Amino acid sequence: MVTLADVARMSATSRSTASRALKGDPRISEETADRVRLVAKALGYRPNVAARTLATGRSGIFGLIVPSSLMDDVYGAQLVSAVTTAAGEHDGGVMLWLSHDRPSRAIRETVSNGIIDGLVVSILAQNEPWIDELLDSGLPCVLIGRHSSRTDTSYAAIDNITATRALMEHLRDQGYMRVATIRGPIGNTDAEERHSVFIEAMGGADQIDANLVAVGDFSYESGYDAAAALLRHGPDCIVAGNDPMAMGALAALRAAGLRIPEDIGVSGWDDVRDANRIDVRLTTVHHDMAAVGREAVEILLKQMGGVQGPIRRTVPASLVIRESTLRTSGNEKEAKA
Amino acid sequence: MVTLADVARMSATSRSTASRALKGDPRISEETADRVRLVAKALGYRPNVAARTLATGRSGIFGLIVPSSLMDDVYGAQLVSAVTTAAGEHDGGVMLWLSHDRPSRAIRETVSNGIIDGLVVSILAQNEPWIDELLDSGLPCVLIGRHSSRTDTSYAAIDNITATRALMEHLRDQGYMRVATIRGPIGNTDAEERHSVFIEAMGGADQIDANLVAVGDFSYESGYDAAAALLRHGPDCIVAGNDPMAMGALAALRAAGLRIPEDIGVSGWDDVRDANRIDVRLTTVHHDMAAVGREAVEILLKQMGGVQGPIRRTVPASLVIRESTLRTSGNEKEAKA
DNA sequence: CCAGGGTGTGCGACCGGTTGCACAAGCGCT
DNA sequence: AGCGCTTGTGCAACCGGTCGCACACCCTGG
Repeated sequence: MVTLADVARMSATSRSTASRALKGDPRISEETADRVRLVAKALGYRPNVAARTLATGRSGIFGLIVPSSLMDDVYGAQLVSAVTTAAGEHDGGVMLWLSHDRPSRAIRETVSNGIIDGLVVSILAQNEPWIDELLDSGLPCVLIGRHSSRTDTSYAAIDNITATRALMEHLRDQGYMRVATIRGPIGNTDAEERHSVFIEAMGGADQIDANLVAVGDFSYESGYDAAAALLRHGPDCIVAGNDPMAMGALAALRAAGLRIPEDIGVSGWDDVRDANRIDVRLTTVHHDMAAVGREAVEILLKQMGGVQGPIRRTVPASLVIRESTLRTSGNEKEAKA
Repeated sequence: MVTLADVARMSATSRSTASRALKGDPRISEETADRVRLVAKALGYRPNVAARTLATGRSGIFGLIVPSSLMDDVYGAQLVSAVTTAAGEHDGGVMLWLSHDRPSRAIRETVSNGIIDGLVVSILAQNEPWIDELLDSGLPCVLIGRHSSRTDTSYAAIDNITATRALMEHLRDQGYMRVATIRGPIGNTDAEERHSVFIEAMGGADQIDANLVAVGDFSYESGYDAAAALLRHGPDCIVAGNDPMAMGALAALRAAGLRIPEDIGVSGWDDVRDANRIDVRLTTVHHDMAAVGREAVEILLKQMGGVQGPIRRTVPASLVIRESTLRTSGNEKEAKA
């Protein structure tokens, strides 16, 4: 391995001068700097990250914790991809951990081992106890989504409210009268926020037929089961908390012999790629995962730069109207939320 | 941050003794070791990875390079998940890079920066030029799949041959006579291997109607387009090189008003979750991605342990027969390849 | 001719671990 | 008492960078 000492020797300077020359310290003369850079390139010098990290306390590596269950779906891949890409744009690397039901020992140990500059955390339900440990560790942390009941947490989240309002409005326009919902899991902020808009649009909690509210766990299967159960109460539309549940619901409705959207409408959330690939294309809400990743990384960089207090960013989402709720007209149209 | 020096001071020993005590060096007396461990735990001591890496040359971190296009599908998520989990089982962390069309500068630099103990590389086509640079870097490397024309590379691959033979046999049993294929991209080893079995099963290259062979790029869209084109030549079955292409083909066939599997059969490869979720459940080949990840990590560990020469592992895959090719009987059955 | 200031470079400590080697203490033996 | 061996511990160097500070040199002005 070529070290800084090698570069210094070959360019007849000291390690300190070589170091400064390579990072563009203005105190080094043009002539010397050029010489050092030339030698470094010729030798194929690559700074050793471990050594630099030890010396500066900065590694340029971010941690990313993702619930392992998310990795069973495209959503997880998109999230990982978004954060990795965003980090790369700032010359940062990403270390990945999957969180199973409980925080593995590995997460705790490695997270607080000094190699990580900051941490992006995605969690399914708020207030998972191990989160507090991370947030209190002093390491810059940013959550994906508005999770956590704590007021001192930073997050990069999707705006669930605005687009869901647009969605409910669209359903009303389509003349759906008995709208049911398969909401996401209790405690998950995205699920709660989307559901709160559902309640609001239905005229308040006391106006809602409890039989038209089912709780799923964001999985296809839970959507299927919930839809099958909801059918007994005769809804003419089902608002699902995400796309996989909507697709599960579609399958259940088809199995029951219902036509979509004539007999019953269905909507999803997230606009995963498959939502546009099934036989009845799904009305859903699109959001820009890459933007969320970028915001998360930027928040971390700000925090590392010394910004105090929580930093919070919300990225917009937009309603995408497709066949599955369009009974008045066959044309697809898209509306921005 | 609690350092080893703190632990040593509090337990009235030296840094060296504390270090040895914590890693179970037998030369340290039971009494001292216990005392050090107690203090370390009380103080919440966590060894600094950067410092240890610098001293030992081992970081316990593996690199994982995945084509960014894979991250658009579940396949990428599963791969990342498999490798990360496998690494975690050996107390290793994983750093992730996405490779776009060409190797980003970041990959090259960070890969050879000394923080990575070894590298798992997934590539779409063999002989991408930047691969050689990695393979020759001296860093332990393992490829996912039998890619690369070089004979000195290690890999963890799926056995494409055996299961594809079983698939072709099954199709013959079902009485399909004009079997077409949508193969994966030229140069991709999985695609080539699966296609070679197709050719073999059809009785050799000279027996094949060139009109019944289409080339896709593993994407849903390419499957749709290819199937639409193939239809003009009247196939009664389409063998797709992976599941997304099979699902795209299904969509095209439905759009053409064909019944599946009565009018035309369709098979996929990979058994992604969605293959079992569409209205016509897909005959496909299942393989254990987690096993591939485990093999890859074990190969790296062996190489790090000093084993010379390429290490190669192949994990089995099994045929899963579902509705999309079952025209003789409505029952699903599964056959091991 | 010398004080004062600016410019460019290098010494050496430091980050937090690991490890070769020297050494001290305790023991049994002759 | 003296020798050699075992056992346990600590000094100090080292990994490869970064950076505070001292210093050498040159130029300028009084």
